[in-house]
Amino acid sequence: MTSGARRGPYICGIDAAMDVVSGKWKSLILWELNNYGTRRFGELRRGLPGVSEKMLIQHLREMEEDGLIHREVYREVPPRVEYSLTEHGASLNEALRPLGEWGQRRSERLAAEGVATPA
Amino acid sequence: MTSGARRGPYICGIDAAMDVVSGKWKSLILWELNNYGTRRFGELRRGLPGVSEKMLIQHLREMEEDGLIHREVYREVPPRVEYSLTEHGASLNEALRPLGEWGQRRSERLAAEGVATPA
DNA sequence: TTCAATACTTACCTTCAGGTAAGTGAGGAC
DNA sequence: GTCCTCACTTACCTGAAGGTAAGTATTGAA
Repeated sequence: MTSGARRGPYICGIDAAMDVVSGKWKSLILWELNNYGTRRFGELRRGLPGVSEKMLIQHLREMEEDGLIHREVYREVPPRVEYSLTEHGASLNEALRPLGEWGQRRSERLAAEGVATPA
Repeated sequence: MTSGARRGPYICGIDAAMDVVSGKWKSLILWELNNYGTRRFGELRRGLPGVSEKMLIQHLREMEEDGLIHREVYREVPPRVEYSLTEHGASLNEALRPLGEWGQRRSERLAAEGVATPA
């Protein structure tokens, strides 16, 4: 496995879900693929400002192992690789929506309080 | 702040929510407080097998700063401190439920496939 | 006078997630 | 024959998250 021991014994459902989502860019990759349906490696890289190629690939590989995304390679030169959500990935995205909405409300509350408004 | 720079500029709602939940024990603390309503420090420690006192306090402090939990000190000897969810904490827990259910299904699927069944 | 209980606090150390930067392979454009 | 694009791959490094273990304060009980 690319990262440390995962799929561990889980304490609860949150734990099991977190194992799959934790990683600096994973939820954003999910979001990006959900929005665009299909994205090339380079498109993802440009869509996630600040991500390093190493981490992007590492996360993509783990998510593929976890059955969240599908990787389609077109044997062309220069190479083309397209990523898309699997059914599991799409359902995870659905499950994350309430959390995203909660975070959105929190952001707005913080902004209203003048705390660390995004640049 | 106890941990690094948080409440950062957020890329999206998930990001903002993750900032508050990320931490090895935070979602479990949320879960524990949701189940019991009110818990003492020592009860939480015993309820989260493997947590160190340092991390438990650190997480509790951060969650208090983030408005998720309430800390009530009773000036007795030996001291008594009780933790409980605030309204924000309870709503976060609600927002986490679909994710928990997703993780539960994933756990069951993994178990059915015979992959790393919990000890 | 020493111990126990409780909720921390502090210093130190290990581990690992993530970042940086350079390299690879294949073929078409120039 | 050199350069370009694209999707990686590899080696190395840093910082932060988390663990370990010992110490603190208070007071009643033995």
